[in-house]
Amino acid sequence: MPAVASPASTVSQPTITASRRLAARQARRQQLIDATIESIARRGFSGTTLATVTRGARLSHGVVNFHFRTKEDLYVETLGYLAREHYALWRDAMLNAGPDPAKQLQAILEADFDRRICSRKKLAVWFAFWGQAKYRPAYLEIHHRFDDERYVEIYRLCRELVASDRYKGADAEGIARSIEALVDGLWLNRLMYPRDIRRQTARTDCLAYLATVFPHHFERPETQGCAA
Amino acid sequence: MPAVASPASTVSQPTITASRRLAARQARRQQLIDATIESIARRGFSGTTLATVTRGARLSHGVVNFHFRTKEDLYVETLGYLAREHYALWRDAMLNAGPDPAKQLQAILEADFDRRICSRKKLAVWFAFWGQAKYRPAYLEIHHRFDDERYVEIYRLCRELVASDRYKGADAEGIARSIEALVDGLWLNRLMYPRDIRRQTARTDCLAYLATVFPHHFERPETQGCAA
Amino acid sequence: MPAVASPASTVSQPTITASRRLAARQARRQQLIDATIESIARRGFSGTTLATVTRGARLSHGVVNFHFRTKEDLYVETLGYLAREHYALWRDAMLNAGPDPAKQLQAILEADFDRRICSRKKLAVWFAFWGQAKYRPAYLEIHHRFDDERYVEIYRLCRELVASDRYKGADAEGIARSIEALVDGLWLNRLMYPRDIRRQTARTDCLAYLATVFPHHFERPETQGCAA
Amino acid sequence: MPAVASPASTVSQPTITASRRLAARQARRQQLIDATIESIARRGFSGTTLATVTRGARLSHGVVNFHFRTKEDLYVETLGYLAREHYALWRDAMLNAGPDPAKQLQAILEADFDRRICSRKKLAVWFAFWGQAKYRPAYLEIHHRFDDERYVEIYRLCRELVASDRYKGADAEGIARSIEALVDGLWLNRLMYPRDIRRQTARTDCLAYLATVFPHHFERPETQGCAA
DNA sequence: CATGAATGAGTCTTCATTCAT
DNA sequence: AATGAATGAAGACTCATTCAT
Repeated sequence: MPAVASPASTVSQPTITASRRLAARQARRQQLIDATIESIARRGFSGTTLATVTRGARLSHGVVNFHFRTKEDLYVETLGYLAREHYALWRDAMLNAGPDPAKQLQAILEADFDRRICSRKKLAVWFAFWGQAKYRPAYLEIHHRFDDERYVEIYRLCRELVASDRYKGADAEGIARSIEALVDGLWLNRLMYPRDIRRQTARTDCLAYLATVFPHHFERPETQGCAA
Repeated sequence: MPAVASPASTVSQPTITASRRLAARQARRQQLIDATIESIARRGFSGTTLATVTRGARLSHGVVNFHFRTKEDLYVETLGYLAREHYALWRDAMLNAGPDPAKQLQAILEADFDRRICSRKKLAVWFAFWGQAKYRPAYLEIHHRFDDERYVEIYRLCRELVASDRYKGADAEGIARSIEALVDGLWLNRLMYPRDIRRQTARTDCLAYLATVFPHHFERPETQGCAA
Repeated sequence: MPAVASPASTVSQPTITASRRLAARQARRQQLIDATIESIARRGFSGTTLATVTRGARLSHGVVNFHFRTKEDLYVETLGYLAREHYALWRDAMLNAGPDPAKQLQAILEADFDRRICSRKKLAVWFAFWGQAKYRPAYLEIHHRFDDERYVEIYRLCRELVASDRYKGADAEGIARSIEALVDGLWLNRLMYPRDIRRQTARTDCLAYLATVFPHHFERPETQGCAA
Repeated sequence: MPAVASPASTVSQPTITASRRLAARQARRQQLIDATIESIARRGFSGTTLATVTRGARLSHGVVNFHFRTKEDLYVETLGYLAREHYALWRDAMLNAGPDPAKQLQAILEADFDRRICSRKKLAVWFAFWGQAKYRPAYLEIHHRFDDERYVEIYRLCRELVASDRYKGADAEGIARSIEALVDGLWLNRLMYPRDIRRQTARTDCLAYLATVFPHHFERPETQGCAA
């Protein structure tokens, strides 16, 4: 114990120890969240217990209720982590894409099919939470909060593209909705048929849709077969 | 009924009783399947127990294991029922749509947004099963079997439309995949945001997509706002 | 239904029908008892349910409670049947063995290793009931009743042999007890190690014991190896 | 407490705690095994449930599945405990009996009628397990393993006695088998008729048998009536 | 902070028994 | 007499949560 080893540091020590403690605490929490994702991905929601989580994290049984008041708390934070991770990714991509709305829109969608998001593991967890959302207000709230923000941006970009006056009568709202639905559907199909629908295929299908509705802004991607 | 026709009915009696029994048995099974759907819709997968099912059916808890070997069996048959119901609906619609591939395609998709399929209740159960499919081979098998058949038809129709030679370079396969993804995604969004996305809105979005990729065959539907 | 077919027999019919009914009833009961023995032999006491019994008897679920008030009743009657069967066998053998006590004693013991008694099937059921006897007064009572009668005879014969004055100081009571214990023990070992201890081996061991304690009345049997 | 005794105790602390934990764990397991024996003795196999066991141990019902994976596991370990207990007893007795085979043989058999083995309680459990053995390979395996070892020794001793050349034509194998059968049979009768057959009576009967087959090595015991 | 033993509510499943047909 | 559907009590097992160390 350093506290005992160096009596001279009595003043600054506590603060350092405290922050170090906090960091360790955070690490533990993240360790548990990661293990939760892993377990849900491998065993599904109903197959996941605190035991599978702690075993996966190589920690003792009791820690969970130490770091998280309840199992539900752990789940909520896990979902929050996933949501924030996705959010950060598409947000950054969008912000770094420059002023062109088409580029921004594409950046957002590319993020959706990023390796870190569109992996089977993450999708499995993602859908597991969706499947429960209806019965857990806490999950629903998280989904809503992040989805709303995303829809706002996509809708904005669609509107801007439509406003460029080359797409008469186009329904920006409907297109925004469809884009979101398409991404969700592609994710779902990728989860269910990972062999038939590779990540690149899904991405291509999505971009093909953009090229169809906004032909002046998006090029039709190379036809991407199932094996791509 | 021979029992009425001939005085020798003592022979045929057992048959009548047997068939009556069988009918009653079937009715009970369906009653339990309905209660299962109801319970999953209301409480989700993890909130559904045999107790909630039997309570919903106003039966004793022993019946389930009487009519279905196991809880899992009940679930499998419930999923099978849903899948067959959906299948029968779009199949009939397609067959009754005449020879025009566009009409057939539209008929299939209209069925997807039919009241009996696209209700919140059914969707909730549908997604509950999807969420579990990865961990239950039996569910997966059912999903695959019905999805495959549906994809075959949709792909066929897309191919026929593309072959009409007015859509150069169109990727029938990709379009078929996208249609399915779009439907799934619209369903999911309808489940999560039933207030924002009404059944008609989802249907319109879907038809709008068809009008975009096959403009010579489908008319752009009336723009349908969220409140529609 | 014959009762309907011949209206002339209205007088004598009832009696005949009644006795026929009784016979049929008895047959059903025996059918169930046989199935019970079969099931206990194959699955043990705890593996036997009314379902396994009725299935074995190719009868419907409900008959048991029709012919026997309760499951326990069926068991009691099954044990009674076994006990009576054994009793009849050794009793007949003894009575048919003539006046010589040695012959009578041997006859009793030969019956113990008769095919009909000392089969694995019967032994399994026999021990299953013994295992429960302590907790079911009804079983205990049956065991006691038949065992007592048997002990009385064996003890009598031992006494007569000892009284022949060629076995000074022999303890007839102890020998009688030992004979019974030996038979029970051989049965048990035969049940547990049917391959090592064949029926003939057990019989020989038993007779060898008689030849040891009553050498003037019993000849030492041919040494019978395990394979005999 | 070592923590007080030595300043370096911080290192050994975990080990001590661990070993203490292990001891406590073992104690709990034994507590449950004891309660299982108690319950089977009092209520029989079919009357014993995890509830009766835990109630007897004054523990909550969850513990069983905590310390033993399954009820069957608990049973297997209970049987193992009984078998080991018996084994240790006769083995020790034999090893401490000196070089004389007759003394060794007697020692083994005395152990069989020791208070700790031949109590009604233990016998009841013992036979309960025998009654199930045919249907539970795990039980059978334990019985076989320990029985074999015992038979090997008894057979060896019988052979040595026979080889002393004073028992011409004696069948060592048959005698060994009979000894085991006799013990089992005496146990069984003691279980069924505890009032008629006291422990000492059974012991005497057994020794009387030895005196009969090996008169040069064993003295005929005092005649021991039922009331002894 | 961490461990892991312990608790007890909750779930599925089995099965003897009842009962309408 | 017989069938088989239905009941509900009881049992084994799971697992989130608590708590002493």
